[in-house]
Amino acid sequence: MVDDYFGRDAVTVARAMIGATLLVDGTGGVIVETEAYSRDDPASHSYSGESRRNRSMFGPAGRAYIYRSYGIHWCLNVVCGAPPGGHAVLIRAIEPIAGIDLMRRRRGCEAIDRLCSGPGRLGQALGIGPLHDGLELAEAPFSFRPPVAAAPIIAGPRIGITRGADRPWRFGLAASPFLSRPFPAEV
DNA sequence: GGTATGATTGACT
DNA sequence: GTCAATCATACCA
Repeated sequence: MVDDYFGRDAVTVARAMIGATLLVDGTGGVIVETEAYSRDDPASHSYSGESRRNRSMFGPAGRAYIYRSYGIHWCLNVVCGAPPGGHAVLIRAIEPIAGIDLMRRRRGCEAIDRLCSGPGRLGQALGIGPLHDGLELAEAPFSFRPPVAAAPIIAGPRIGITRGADRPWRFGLAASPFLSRPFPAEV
């Protein structure tokens, strides 16, 4: 089940995760924005091979890869693809559904459309930290449920990268108010 | 050994 | 629009 879903290539998994439900210790909601990163992708942390930081990316699919962004934020990825690995999907935005009050306190923010809209904000709202690195999404404290029905998906270039910027590997739930930023097509 | 860069965000002009 | 916060990693000497 886990391999059938997360064992596919990063782009396929990134699209398939739009509309899925993700909870961490009972906080979270519906995934509305993702980005794909692959082993031979200049923008990927795995591009230069395995290191201390990215070792989770080279482990089994279906586990979390957590990294520190700009020395400040914790960002959540899901490892995917087949061995030897190096592929992952960055979760960039979630529509808050569960544990909203707790997420507001963690974020120090009232606006619901800024609670989990952005990889750093999402990590803070869900209480993500280095202890989650390498954990299975199918087991506590995580809870992952694939989409019930097919979601209308929009694609565009990934955000905040310089190399590999031409790959349209950012995916979102069309017209969602909870995207971290609008897609070029809907500006 | 030193230094520049980044899958970001929030505050400020 | 600009810029600081803050640190692991990459790259160069």
